[in-house]
Amino acid sequence: MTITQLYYVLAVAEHQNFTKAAEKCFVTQPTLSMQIQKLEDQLDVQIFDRSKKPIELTEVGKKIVTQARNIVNESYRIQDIVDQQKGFIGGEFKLGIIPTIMPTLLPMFLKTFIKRHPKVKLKIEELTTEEIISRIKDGHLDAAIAATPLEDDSIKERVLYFEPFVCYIPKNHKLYGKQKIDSADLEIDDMLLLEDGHCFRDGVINLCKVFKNHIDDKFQLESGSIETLIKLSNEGLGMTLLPYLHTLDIREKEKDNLHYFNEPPPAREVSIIYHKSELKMQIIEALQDVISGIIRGAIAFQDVKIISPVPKK
Amino acid sequence: MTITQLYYVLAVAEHQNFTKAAEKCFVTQPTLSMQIQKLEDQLDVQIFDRSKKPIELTEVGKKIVTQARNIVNESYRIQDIVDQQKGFIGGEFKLGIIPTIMPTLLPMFLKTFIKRHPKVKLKIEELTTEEIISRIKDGHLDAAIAATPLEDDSIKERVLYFEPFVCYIPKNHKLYGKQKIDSADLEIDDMLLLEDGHCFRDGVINLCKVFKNHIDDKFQLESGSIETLIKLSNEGLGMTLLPYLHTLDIREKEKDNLHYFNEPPPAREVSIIYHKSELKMQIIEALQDVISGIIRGAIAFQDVKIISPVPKK
DNA sequence: TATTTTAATTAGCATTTCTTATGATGGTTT
DNA sequence: AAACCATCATAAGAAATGCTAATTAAAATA
Repeated sequence: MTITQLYYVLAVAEHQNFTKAAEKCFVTQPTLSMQIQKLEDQLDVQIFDRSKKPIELTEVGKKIVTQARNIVNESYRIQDIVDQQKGFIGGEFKLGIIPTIMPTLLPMFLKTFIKRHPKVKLKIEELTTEEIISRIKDGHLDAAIAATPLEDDSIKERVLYFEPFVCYIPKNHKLYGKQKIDSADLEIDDMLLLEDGHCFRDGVINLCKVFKNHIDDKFQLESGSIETLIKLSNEGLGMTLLPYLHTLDIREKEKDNLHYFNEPPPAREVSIIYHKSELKMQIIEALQDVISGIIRGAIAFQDVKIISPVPKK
Repeated sequence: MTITQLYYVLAVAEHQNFTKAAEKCFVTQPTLSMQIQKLEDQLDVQIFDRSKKPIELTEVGKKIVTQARNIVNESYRIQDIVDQQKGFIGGEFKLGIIPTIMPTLLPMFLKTFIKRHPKVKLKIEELTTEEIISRIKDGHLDAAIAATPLEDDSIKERVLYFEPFVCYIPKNHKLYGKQKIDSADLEIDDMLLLEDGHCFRDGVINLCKVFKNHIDDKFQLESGSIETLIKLSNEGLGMTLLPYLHTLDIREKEKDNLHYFNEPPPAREVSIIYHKSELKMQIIEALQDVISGIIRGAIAFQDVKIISPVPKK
């Protein structure tokens, strides 16, 4: 049994197809066929059920794949140990970011980061929290930036900053006259929300829920981007909430529409999250350092009230 | 990087000698030299400091060895998964047993076990608890039978039975007249003890300690075997305590010297212990089944008072 | 039935791993 | 200090392993 064989098994299990898996492994299809057969012979057990189309894992196969993933990941850690020892920060690093953080945070830290750590090949992807969690677990992401806490046992979190919510209230809205908004003033029914799947949506719902026991699930207007929310709001379709960083690059004439909360403002906790196995921890720490450093200058709130980003049951 | 290379690194790290390690791996010494060099080249780091005699691990080397042990052990688990799936119970199994359990328990279950599981190649070794713990941790033992609880995070325990202590009191002893002994009657100073390193000794000391706050560390007579303890006691050198199973094959004329404790009698907890990684769990469970089944007929005590086998501080 | 998709097989080449033989180094003995 | 021993590295060839290209086989699709 070799690590390579286990790696091939993982590839076939993932793509359910020898040919595609072979491409991903940069070898030909017969190589995979032969190596996997060899492993199956050695263990004297079928890992794949080749009678099914597309190919399927057998029952033992599933267990073997889980263990193989373990072994392959642990083997990567040896290079990790060496890098750590040498203080080397480099290599490919796959980072996920949720949509409501991506456009504001990424431009703030990216330049600084690649300047400070030129050997790191960052591959950044915009993903929902749900996608992020599953990809961190299966090793397709090294880390991600998301709203926390997630309360997932296999994922660790390091808080980067707290980002307060800010009200965006159009002129015709009944709350427009109020200088400082209180959480109790919020009414979920005339709040513009992001579409389902965004954790910022869930955060806003949680914030309102605190003061209302039930909510009508009849939101008429939902959007995929915060930019659109602002425009819809300008059209007089309701108020909305914005993450603080989004308010920094808002147009001058719209700034009047920003209304801040009474202290302590509700806020989301933004963290860098990663698998509990702590692979590539040097790079994660490097990211944390850069982002925390940059944010210190941008957000200066003392006390906040953290709103959970996950739907309550 | 291959599992074989990691295995070679482990062998050299253990034996601190390429030649000896090569023998254990059933390859020649140049094979080890080359493969380990290759790995070192690939990682671009020295794992061994070859200038030292005997050879030593570098700082990174130590970390790599720890991780390599992980990976190699986890790779064994794949065969384990297959065996488990097939219900196959076989292969080499290294079992440690502490000296005060070995002579009485082993004859009781060995025949039954090898009859029921003929494909298991049992390798049994008599070892102290301390040796057992370190060998389970480094993978040289698959499991062991010892007195518990040990309170060691990386070792799991499954209780096999509780074995009461029985007093062995020679005719001239002041307690000889008493039919039922109470723990409070015991005096550490005229108790014959096993020599240092036996956990049964520590158990007896703990039992006495409960009723005396300090003990004089001036035991005159100490022996390496329970058989000898009995003989010394017969010579009038003091009383002693025996584990219950040892009293079953005592000579007829010496049976009068056995005095039982008031209920609940002090007892030691005997468990099968194994690494938390649960490798070869089928065989461990098979052992547990056989031993528990056999013991059910031999020990029938309701309530006991468990005495810790580890020295108190 | 013909076509397409996909995995297995075969044969040959390239690479890797291993062994035997030998060299180098450092410490120990006489 | 010379000879010796222990121990690891190196070199060269043999065995094995892993890979590719070309082909076959089998099943799904049209």
